[in-house]
This record gives sequence, C-alpha cells and structure tokens, in this order.
Amino acid sequence: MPELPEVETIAQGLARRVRGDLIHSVWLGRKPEPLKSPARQIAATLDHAHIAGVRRMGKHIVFDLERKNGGKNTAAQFIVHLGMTGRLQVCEPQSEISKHTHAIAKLASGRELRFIDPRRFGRLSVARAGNFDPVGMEPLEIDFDRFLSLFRGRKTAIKSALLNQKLLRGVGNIYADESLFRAGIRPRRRASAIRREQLANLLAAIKEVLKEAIALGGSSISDYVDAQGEAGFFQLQHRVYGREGEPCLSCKTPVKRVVIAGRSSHYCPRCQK
DNA sequence: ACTATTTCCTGGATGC
DNA sequence: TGCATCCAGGAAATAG
Repeated sequence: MPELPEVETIAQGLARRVRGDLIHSVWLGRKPEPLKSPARQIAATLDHAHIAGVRRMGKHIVFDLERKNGGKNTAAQFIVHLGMTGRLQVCEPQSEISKHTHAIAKLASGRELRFIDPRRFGRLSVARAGNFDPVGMEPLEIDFDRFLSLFRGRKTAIKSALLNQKLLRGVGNIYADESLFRAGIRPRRRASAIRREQLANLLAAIKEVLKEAIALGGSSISDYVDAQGEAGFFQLQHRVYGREGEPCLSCKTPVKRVVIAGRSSHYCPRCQK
C-alpha cells in the first residue's frame, strides 16, 4: 500500500534507472485496463518520448517527457498511481512477464518498464506538461498556518481529514495512524475541535514520520516493493499500525483498532486523547 | 459545501 | 485437503 514515502522511494529509484532513456514503443493490455486517459492518447504521448525525469506528487509518480515533433519540442507527463498493489518494474525484455501486467514500455537502452497491478486499483494517465496538479498540499512542504486552515470548520474525524487527498496529498492509512500516535491525538477526534498546540504537534509528527520512513525506504507490507525490487524497512518502526491487541510501546496498554471511514485505525487509548 | 457510505478488485488468511 | 468467506484499502461515485 504505497503512500508518500513508498512512492517517493519508488520515484527516486526509477529516476536513477530510466532518466535519460527513450521510450521506443508502448504496449497496453486490452481493456478493461486501469487507464484514466484513452489508450491511444497514452500510447501517442509515450511513444518516442525522452524521459527527462521522474518525481513524486502526492501518491502519484510523474514521468516528465520530452518529444521532438519535426522541429519543435513538446513536453508532457506520464502519471502513474499505484493504487494498492501496483508496481513499476524495470527489467530485461527476456524476463518473464508476470500475471497482471497491464503495460510495457520498451526503452532504447534495451530494457522494459512494466506496470503490474493484480488488484487494479492503480491508474495510468497522461497530461500536457505542467497540467497535472492534484489538489491538496504536500505534507512535507506545508507551513503551519496553511495546515491549520485545512481543519477549520471541519467536523469530520481527524483521521478522515488526514486521509483526504484534497487537503493533504500523500498521507495514507499507515502514516495517518502513526502520526496521530506520535502527536497523542485520538483518530476519532473532530478535526475542528483540536487545539492549535496539538495541531502543531500533529504537523511535526507527520513530517517526522514521513521523513523517517523515506530514509528507510518506506514500509513494506505484503505487496509493496520499490523500483529495484527491494522491500522497505519502515514497517519495523510502526508503533500502532497493525498492532491491535499488542502493548503500546510507551505505556503497555493494548493497542485498539476501530474502523473510521471504512479504514482500520489503530491507537493507544491511554496515550492518545 | 460537506460528509458518510459504497464500489471497484484479487490474493492471502482464516474457518469449518 | 478443499472450499467458502472475509479482509486489506485509495479514490471515485453515490447518497444524504
């Protein structure tokens, strides 16, 4: 379940491997495939495009592309959302094509960039350069005043607000739970009712957790593997996520699990108020 | 304008 | 061992 740190790790790995390469041709699996843009448009955009860079925006991976059309250059973007189980693999053409492969781009270097996604929650799309700009603030860049304004007048649970990509982009279930634990805030607390000082703690916790996770290459839970095929290690640092019934690491009270907005939410009933 | 709920999808875990 | 059922969850769609 790739969230911001996993997507960051993957985007960095991809940048190292495919920046500067050229896409020779593209194959897209037959419908229904996880395409957000028409297949023809995706193929036309990727075909013969030079990969100028790969970066992360929220939970999206953005490939910056440049193409030469006759005399003029056109810039575009190829955008990949990994959903739950999506993977982007850079491999040799002879390596076995795994089940659930939905797209393959052949590169001038001889390698292939493949998109694999068993659960099909991932999405592929293209946009003109600069046009892709998901709403929501980057949690690692937002300042405190803007962070405060996200929750003003919002009656929903703070956990739901953190998962709302239109507010903050990139935080998912794991990092929402971990941040709330570190800030000592219960996930069900109404967002608008949380005091300023506590929100300051929350923003600090979010940034801290995300940075630590990026440094460790993300969390790896079941499906997630980075662009090199290596697992991340942040799951070893999870303090509440996936630890229902186990003792809180600071007070030994059993960690509770409740469902909020249809998602498992883990917290310590003693440390989080 | 918000908010809550449902839906998509498959593999792995669990239960009988 | 085999089969059915449940569960995970991001984000879009739907309902209120």
